[in-house]
Amino acid sequence: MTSAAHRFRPRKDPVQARAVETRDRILDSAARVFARHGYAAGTTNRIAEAADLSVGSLYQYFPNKDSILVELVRRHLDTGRRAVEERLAGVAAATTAEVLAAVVDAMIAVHAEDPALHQVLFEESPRPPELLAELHALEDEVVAVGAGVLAADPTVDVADPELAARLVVTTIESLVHRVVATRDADRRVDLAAFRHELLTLVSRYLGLPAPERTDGRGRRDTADVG
Amino acid sequence: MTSAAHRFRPRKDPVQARAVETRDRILDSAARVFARHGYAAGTTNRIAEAADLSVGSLYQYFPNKDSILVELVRRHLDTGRRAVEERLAGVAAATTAEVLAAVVDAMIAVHAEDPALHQVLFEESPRPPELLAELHALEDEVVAVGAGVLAADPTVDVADPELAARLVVTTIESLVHRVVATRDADRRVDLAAFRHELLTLVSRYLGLPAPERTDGRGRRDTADVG
Amino acid sequence: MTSAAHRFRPRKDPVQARAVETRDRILDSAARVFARHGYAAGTTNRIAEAADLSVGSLYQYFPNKDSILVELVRRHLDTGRRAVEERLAGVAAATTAEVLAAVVDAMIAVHAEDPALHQVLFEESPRPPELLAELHALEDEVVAVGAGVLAADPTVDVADPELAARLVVTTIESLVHRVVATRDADRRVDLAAFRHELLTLVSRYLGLPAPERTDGRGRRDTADVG
Amino acid sequence: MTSAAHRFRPRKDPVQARAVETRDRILDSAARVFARHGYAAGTTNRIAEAADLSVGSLYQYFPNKDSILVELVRRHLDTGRRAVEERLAGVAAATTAEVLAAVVDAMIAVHAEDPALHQVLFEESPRPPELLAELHALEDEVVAVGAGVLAADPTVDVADPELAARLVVTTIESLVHRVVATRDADRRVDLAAFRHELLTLVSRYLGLPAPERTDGRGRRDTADVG
DNA sequence: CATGAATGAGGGTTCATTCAT
DNA sequence: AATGAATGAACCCTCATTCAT
Repeated sequence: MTSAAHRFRPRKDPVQARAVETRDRILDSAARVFARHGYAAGTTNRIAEAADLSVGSLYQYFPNKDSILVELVRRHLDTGRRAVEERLAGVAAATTAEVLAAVVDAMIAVHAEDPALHQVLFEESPRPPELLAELHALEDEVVAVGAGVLAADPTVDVADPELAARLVVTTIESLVHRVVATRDADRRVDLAAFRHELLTLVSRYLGLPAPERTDGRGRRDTADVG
Repeated sequence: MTSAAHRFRPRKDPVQARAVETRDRILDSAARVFARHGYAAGTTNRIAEAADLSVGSLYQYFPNKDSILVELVRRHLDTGRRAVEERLAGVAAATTAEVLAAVVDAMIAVHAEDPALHQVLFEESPRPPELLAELHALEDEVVAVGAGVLAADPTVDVADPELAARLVVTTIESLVHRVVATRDADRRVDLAAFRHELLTLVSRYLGLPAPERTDGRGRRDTADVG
Repeated sequence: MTSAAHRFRPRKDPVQARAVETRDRILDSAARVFARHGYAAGTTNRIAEAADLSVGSLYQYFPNKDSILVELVRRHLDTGRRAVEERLAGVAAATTAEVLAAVVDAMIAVHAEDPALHQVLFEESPRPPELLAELHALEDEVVAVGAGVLAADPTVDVADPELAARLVVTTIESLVHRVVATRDADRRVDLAAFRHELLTLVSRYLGLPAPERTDGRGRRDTADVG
Repeated sequence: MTSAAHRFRPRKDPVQARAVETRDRILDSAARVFARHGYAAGTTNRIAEAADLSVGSLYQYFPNKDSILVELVRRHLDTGRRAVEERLAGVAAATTAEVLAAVVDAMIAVHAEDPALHQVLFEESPRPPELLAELHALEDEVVAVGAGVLAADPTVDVADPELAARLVVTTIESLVHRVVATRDADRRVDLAAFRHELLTLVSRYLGLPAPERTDGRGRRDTADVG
């Protein structure tokens, strides 16, 4: 794999609606194929077939197999970003707890939709340097925002807001990937319970009160005493 | 890939010291090659070459490429288990905090040694069903032990010890993999700081006091007030 | 070798003339390569090269090496069947002698064309169960027809028409293979003489008069007396 | 495969009894292995293992795999020759019928013992030129003897004793191979019946009376009328 | 632009044969 | 002599990518 910078730019600027639609169809098919077969066994021919297209045409929209993967990841990232923004859109000045809940909910929602695909995307695919750079940039961006939130919140109890933010972000991402975005059905857990525990985990880490359960179940002491 | 049970058993029971040494050399080389090239590009010829051996010889010790991976994972698991046991060996009746510290330290130590390899092992390799079963069995075992520890400790504040144990185990494993066992050097962080934050994370989740820092740096409030 | 039923089916149904032509070219090349090198040494790369094609293309038409062999045998069988039918087509009610002559002539004609190939096909190739079943079915079919002919002919002198038919069929097939379909040029004999002797052999076995020679040479007694 | 004449001569002249015994053990094992696995899959390692020997030792007795096959064929030929001689030993002046019976019985006996092996030996193995030459020489020798027998017998009715002898020899050999020396159990027939029909076939071909059945079953007309 | 047949480097694996011990 | 680990050429087959139509 060469790392020439242009390698992952789509081959054409699809101004025409038809071309856009075809690109999308290819990406959707690739998502299905990767989810079912994994990256290595998700051949370009299979993807083209799933998109009801010839391989030749596929290569008119994407210069190589990797570029399809990259585009899929970008979409995933965009979707995640939008999911968070949507959840925070209504709130004027979000509290730390609200931000946490929004992020966790968004992450779970985004990954619950196609767990197998996200496992392929983030665990078993070769990630070209360009993509990694994008990934890191996004993470840094999120961490920076998060650090700001933490620093501005006096009820948060952390020594180093930047480090804490990074750990919170990483924790959420890792656990969601690990628990939600997995191919093995028997490792998935009840999402409501997982959401609650994950929020509890990061809240308590930050010195914030744990979220209340919506289903009436609680902790030993809080349930009994509080 | 067939799932015949014998598919991953080493081809010969190496009783002679020379054979044992060769097997180890192959595994070490495979570790290096996989770490550098990933699983798919880590060809058996490359592995053999790295082991200063012919492919033919390699296949006298392992029936196929997968079996090398499986053996590598088994070794990793054993190493991890031993690492935990060692750290707990001296302590008569370990507290929850001591157990957590032992597990976290062991996990970090084990993964810090060859981060790239562990990423390959756990993120980008095809895991045959047999191996997954082993992995899950080990995790369940650890979770069961952990749940016992939590249930026996009255200072621990959790609603469901089993669920909490599972989340703690998963958190430690995920974050260590994510932060320590990664190919990208620039995503690795200061291990001492990471250790402290990870312990803080799980301790606070369980309602336990956060561990003290050994380097004099502390949290805002504890440093100032406590 | 698995015995999955689809293993030997050609990969695509070649409707387009070009594809049909390519398939045929592959089969012809395979025939040549097998005939020259034998089955084991007749590699797919060699076949592809002989067909002026890449291996990859070859594998677009046949799923594996065995399937090429199987198809070659099927063609041979079809050719043989047609060769017999052609020779019997003109005759309204064929006598036993006419049937025998038709079968012998057809068999000799079919095998004389590419003796080396037929030796490979029937003597030194691994024959998958599916193929054997086809072979036996065809033989049984032929034997059944033959038994009918024998039973209906009062001049035929056999105790068990079925057994006799089977022996006649086997004899013709074996001797033709042995004498005609052989790689060793120096073991081949004059075909006209062979034809005459083979017909004499089976005719006399059935209690029928031996065929007359067309070249004036005859047996001791018939030449002198008859 | 080179065709240097010495390629198939055993590597040592085994004057010592131990060495002779080892050679025999190797050949016996090779026979078993070839019979079970075929020639291609009958690896030298498997043969050595079956002989309870190391590969290295095997190669002290045979210069290569082919030479094992060749020796196996030679033994088979010797066995066949001896089998015929034994059956003719008691008879002072054998009639043609007696010779035929002796040959047929010997051939059937020799091949009935290990059908699968003989199929491998004569149908699916690469036969080096040297071996073919030996085979042909033996056949010629047998044909010559047979032609002498036929020529000397006034009751035999053939135009060309040499040609007739060759066809008789070939017929017996082919049919015995085809019917007796085959791996497919379901193609084997009742040997007594086969013997009778084969003798009938060649006897009638030669103008001799068919042999009498020992089991009381006979032909339609001869049984009823004659 | 679309098609899909064609390409061919490269992968995992086998096995006849050698050679250090 | 015997051993069996080691060798490596060669096999079958896959799949990302190209290009003639």
